[in-house]
Amino acid sequence: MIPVQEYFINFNKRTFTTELVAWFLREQRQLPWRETKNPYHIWISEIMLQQTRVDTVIPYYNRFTDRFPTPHDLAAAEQSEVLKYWEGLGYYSRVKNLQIAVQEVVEKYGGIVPDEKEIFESLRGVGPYTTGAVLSIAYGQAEPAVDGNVMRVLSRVLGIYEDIAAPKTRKLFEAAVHELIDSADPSSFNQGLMELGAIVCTPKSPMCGLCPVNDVCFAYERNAQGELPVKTKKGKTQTIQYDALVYEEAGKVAVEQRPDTGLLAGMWQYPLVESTEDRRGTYVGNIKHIFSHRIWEVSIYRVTTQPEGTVLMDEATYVKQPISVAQMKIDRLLKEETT
DNA sequence: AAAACGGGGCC
DNA sequence: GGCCCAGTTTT
Repeated sequence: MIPVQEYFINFNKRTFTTELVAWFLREQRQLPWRETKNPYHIWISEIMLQQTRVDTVIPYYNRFTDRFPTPHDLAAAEQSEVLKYWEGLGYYSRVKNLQIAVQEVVEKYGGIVPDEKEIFESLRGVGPYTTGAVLSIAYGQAEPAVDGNVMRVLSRVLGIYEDIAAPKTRKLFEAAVHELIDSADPSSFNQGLMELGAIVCTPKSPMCGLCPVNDVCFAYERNAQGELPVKTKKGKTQTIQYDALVYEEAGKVAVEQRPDTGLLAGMWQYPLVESTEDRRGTYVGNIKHIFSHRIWEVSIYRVTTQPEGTVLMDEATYVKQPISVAQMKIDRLLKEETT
């Protein structure tokens, strides 16, 4: 790996940083989490934004901070209710870990989000990115917050051809940020890097003509935007066939809870069994659900005996349980069937 | 280092 | 169908 300093030979750091921060202060989008300095709310936004688009997060952020406005409120809540506020966002361990972390903040730090790096980064669900993001945005500390946007922007600007899919590459980008970060406004620098990646320096067809730092950009000078960043691709996803069994009795429905670890941990569903050639009951229809790493194809059957491992739940109770989007799709199918 | 972990939007 | 998204934890 090339030492980080070599990327800064003949590179005007001052111009890059000054222009980036000025652009961010001028062009930033108005977002709910930019209206606050509350470290707890900023922390929530950063967890929600992991692998999730801004437009998706906005309504969830507003509902969540409205229902759980302080660390005390989240720490005291039932996990099932917290999950309902996360339902549909995906990566459900994020919010389980967040609640655990917030409970620790309440119990050990009086509900004050720690501003000491070694303490904050030790909390559940808080990795290198979230540490840098919260410490810089909420507390003004000059820490790098390297996400996918930052790696894309800096790989292009500096001509870094390391594979961004390799875990150790992140450290190179963190070192690069340390070289560049505006010590007077680390928050605007880090957010500017991410904002530029989100709205100008996009993965495909970046709008280089509108870029505030195109003057100093390695890729723009060589027309190499298309080959950066370098990222190795992963294999294709596998498809799994399931049957979902729907049993109703006296206005109640039979549902099971998924195991407390693994995919969709703890969420409720119609019993899901490996698909077989045998008839299960009356065929209702099928749904397809695509995860990032696998595909479910689920055939839905109505059955006349209660499946093992299920509990009968009335409608009012069922709607309070967290369910997956796949389960929502099945519910929609059943609703259409009866109309 | 690689896999697991959701869901949606875009081409 | 593949890629990407304000990543972290587990294996």
